[in-house]
Amino acid sequence: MSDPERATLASVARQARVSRQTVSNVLNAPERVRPATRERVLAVIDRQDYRPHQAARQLRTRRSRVIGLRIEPVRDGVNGVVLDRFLHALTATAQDAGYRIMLFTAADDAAEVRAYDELISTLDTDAFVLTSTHHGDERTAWLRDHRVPFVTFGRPWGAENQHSWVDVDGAAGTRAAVEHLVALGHRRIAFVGWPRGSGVGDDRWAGWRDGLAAHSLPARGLDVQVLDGIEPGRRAAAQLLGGSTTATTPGARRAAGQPTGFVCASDSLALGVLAELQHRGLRPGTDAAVIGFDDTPASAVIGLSSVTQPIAEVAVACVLQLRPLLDSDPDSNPDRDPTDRARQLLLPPVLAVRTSSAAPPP
Amino acid sequence: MSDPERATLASVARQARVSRQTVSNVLNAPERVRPATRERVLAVIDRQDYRPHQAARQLRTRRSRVIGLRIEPVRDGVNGVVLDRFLHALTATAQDAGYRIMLFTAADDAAEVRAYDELISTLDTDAFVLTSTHHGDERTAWLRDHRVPFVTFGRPWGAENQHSWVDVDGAAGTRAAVEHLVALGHRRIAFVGWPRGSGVGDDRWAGWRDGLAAHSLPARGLDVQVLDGIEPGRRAAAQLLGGSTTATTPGARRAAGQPTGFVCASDSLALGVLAELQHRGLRPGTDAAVIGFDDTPASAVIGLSSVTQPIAEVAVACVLQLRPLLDSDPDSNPDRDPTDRARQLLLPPVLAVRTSSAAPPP
DNA sequence: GTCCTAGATTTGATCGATCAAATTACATAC
DNA sequence: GTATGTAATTTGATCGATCAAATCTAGGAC
Repeated sequence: MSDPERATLASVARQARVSRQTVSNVLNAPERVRPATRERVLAVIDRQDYRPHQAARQLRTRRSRVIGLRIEPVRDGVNGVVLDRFLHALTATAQDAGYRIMLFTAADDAAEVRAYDELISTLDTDAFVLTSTHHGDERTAWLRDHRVPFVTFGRPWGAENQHSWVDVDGAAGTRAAVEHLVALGHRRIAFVGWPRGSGVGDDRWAGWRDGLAAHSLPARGLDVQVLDGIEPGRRAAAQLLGGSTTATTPGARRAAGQPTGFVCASDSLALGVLAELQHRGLRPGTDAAVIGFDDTPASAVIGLSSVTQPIAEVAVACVLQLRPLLDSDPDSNPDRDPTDRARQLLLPPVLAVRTSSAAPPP
Repeated sequence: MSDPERATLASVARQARVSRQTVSNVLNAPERVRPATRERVLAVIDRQDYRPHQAARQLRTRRSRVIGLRIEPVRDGVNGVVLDRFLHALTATAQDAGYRIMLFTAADDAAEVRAYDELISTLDTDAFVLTSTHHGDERTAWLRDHRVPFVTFGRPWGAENQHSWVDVDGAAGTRAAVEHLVALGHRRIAFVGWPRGSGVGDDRWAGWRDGLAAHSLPARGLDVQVLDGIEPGRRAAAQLLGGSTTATTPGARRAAGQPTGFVCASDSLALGVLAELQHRGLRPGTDAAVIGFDDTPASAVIGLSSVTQPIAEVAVACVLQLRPLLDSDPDSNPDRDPTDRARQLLLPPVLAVRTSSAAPPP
């Protein structure tokens, strides 16, 4: 790490027989420099292996080329990997665009806002990517008020075009799941979801409802609301399948109005449903079809069909959405309404069909 | 983001009627400042909500208080979550120590070394955390040669005390697994592992071997080597259980010398073993016990016992190991042999017992 | 009262880039 | 040949901190 003599703008300028500013221009505004000079300077830059020092640049420009991202504790191990893949794709995309991802943690939203303030004033962090937005999010309000570029992975359920966001069309996902089951021959298709009120949950529920409606299939009594998790999913399945835990004939089950297909709001719930089926001696994929949501690794492992979020595409889109916000000079152009530059993008998920939804209903 | 007048050392100094340097000392070397002055300055700092500008500091000190971490693409979804938890713990610990985690990606080791060079010269990155080390790792050699502080999660299989590292004692984990099975009454305990040559794999294998030896149990013919993955694990189990795929009586299986316990080098392999058991009509946990390694979410989901790596502790230890390297001034103290400050730490894993290894052998 | 020393504080230079404004070079027009 | 305007390049100031050295203060020894 001991540099005998580190290459700087000045050292390059000296050897190339031009001024510092010209070297700077070669890198930041090449069109201003005559081609011949440019070549000469570039050659010296190469020879000296010169790399601009970010801190010096930042001191002047107040830009760090850093994007902040809060990493949350892994609550539910099952859903954790989505973040993992997202992080990698985001880092790669940002890197290609000349930005880096810096992580931070915060105990709650208020702490996160304090972290923004800190990161902006001490590190000149250029932008933020938020991952789990919710109703009346104080974070987005703060960022908007302070004119900080940001994009959210997830819609701001409510005020849709207040800021840039990227999201996955959950309704399209559950609807595709229904379509797939209908195509297989299923007629009684249940939905195991979360309590009303969460934007994400309601969205996925709506896709199921619309899917059934499109085929004039019944929805009544086929809709259970539970908290996320494997055990809740199991109880939901138990409720849908009725009291008797002993396996009966397909005919009897059909007569009792039991569902043959289960569309779930998460893989955790779907895993619970699978457990309950197994507990009753019903074979997933044969006696009943189950489809989860998020395509977590566990689902691939046990052959659970699942709605796959295009995580890498989301990450790419996030960086893309940030570009116009980052490029615009915040000072020279007052830009009264930051909403102007806000972009929204809704990506369709893809259904990964596995053994848990391979066969027609019994 | 438009600051009417941002607080700086100078603005604080002015209002506190002291010089810039004194304000700087209050923050960086409080003992040099008389208590009365210190109080006065701190009050002004508070009133102006002053926060030191990192870029300015960095320009002078050449220290960024940033730790770099390469994030690799998620190859195997099953093992991905370990990284996820590690990242969070690392970010939190580093943050408490006044450091931030910056992510980057690289296609291969050579590219990673190039990234180091870039990150050091442009961002003054203070240290790196490496996650998957291997035999003759060019990255650690480069970092050592360039006197860059770093710590690895994983032993440098071979030259053990060349640099700081933190690792989990895999042998202790598989040994604990064996002990657990022996305590349940198992006598024929197989090991499903990877081909010889990988440090991690051999280590886990050794724990199994030693565990059996401690109880004078046979190991012969109970050791299969396959690549990682569910399907290879399944084939390994098939091999260990013999040709016949039809379920036989416990007595017949015992007579045939079939194992009743399976210790695996990864959860993926364990999942394969589970699949093969199920395929043969054998109930995991009842007809045979299975134990995986890494405690990925999938294992909790399906009740697979698994050796749990204390990821959060590893992260805390990584930051702890870096401290002495970071605190030492690289220039003033030539520190001929960086090995001096290297610390090693081997953490014991914990066995998470679940239904797949709950019962005594049939 | 003077001298000395350690402690407290200040001064001026510096890190390496960009900005804004000034200067020079060069082609075209008259 | 001079004027004129644009393109190319240079100059000096500046961002906000720390470093190294200088200066000031206060207390004790003699």
